[in-house]
Amino acid sequence: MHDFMNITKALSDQNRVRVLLALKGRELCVCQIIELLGLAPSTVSKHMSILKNARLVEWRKEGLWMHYRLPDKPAPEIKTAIAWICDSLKANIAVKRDSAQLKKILEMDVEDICKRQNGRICCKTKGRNNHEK
Amino acid sequence: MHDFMNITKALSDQNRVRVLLALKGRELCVCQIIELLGLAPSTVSKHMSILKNARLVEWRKEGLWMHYRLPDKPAPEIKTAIAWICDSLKANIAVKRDSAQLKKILEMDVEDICKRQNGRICCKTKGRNNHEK
DNA sequence: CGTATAATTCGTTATGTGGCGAATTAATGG
DNA sequence: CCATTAATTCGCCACATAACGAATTATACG
Repeated sequence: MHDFMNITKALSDQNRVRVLLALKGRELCVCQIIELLGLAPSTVSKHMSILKNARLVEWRKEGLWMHYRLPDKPAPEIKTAIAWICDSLKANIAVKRDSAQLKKILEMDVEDICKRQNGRICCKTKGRNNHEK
Repeated sequence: MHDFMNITKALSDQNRVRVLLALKGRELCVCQIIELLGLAPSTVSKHMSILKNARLVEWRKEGLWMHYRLPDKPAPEIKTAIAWICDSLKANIAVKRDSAQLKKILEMDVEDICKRQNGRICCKTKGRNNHEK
């Protein structure tokens, strides 16, 4: 029961569901997920660890980059869960917006995304300049 | 997206999942659910309202009793969700314990259950002892 | 080595959620 | 009407969770 509740709790957050949908059919680097969600890197990292813990995603480290993907050989309850999400939300307008944005993100150079995020452009911290020394 | 998240949030609590499993194939009165979960009536009522809100259960009022059941004609995402839960947890030991307890509850007279609960036997409140006799 | 950088972990804060008992509502039966 | 009773709503508390920035870790490269 505990393992199953780990899955349902992981699915109870909208941003985590968005991540799973974005991972459908492709692998994504953390910085791409950050870009898509518009959240702080630390927040996204936490979300990914919850998805990992529920075994809803697998991961692969390549140099400095961490890539996440849907499980290659998911357990039945995982497979069903992912199919359920995709099917239930395939017509959703917000999900379509994410798809469109993801398309743009995939066209960008990953290094550029990281650079932009490093310059604090990632989140909604619009005008703020940086730390005075 | 909001409607779907209502479903996933409803499923993210273990007690609500237990209720859905208990409702498989039968209708239950609130007092029977209270008896099964061993929670305060107000808590169970809140859980049921969350399940109602997510359209994971339907209800029927009969006199003083409120009966809950799984939807007769569930929307696809509801149907899939319920099937997913049942399938994923059918072998679970805690779920089997619930099944066994539910069998006993169904053999009892509903009025007796209410009477017992009225006498504060249901939860772990101050006076008398609870169902774990 | 040290620096740069992608990601994670840590510490904090605000909000959400599950739990209870008390009060209230709704229905039945004097 | 009033009393009884099943269920819900309300008010409150404890704890979980999502968010952030700062600090840390891990890896690549001078």
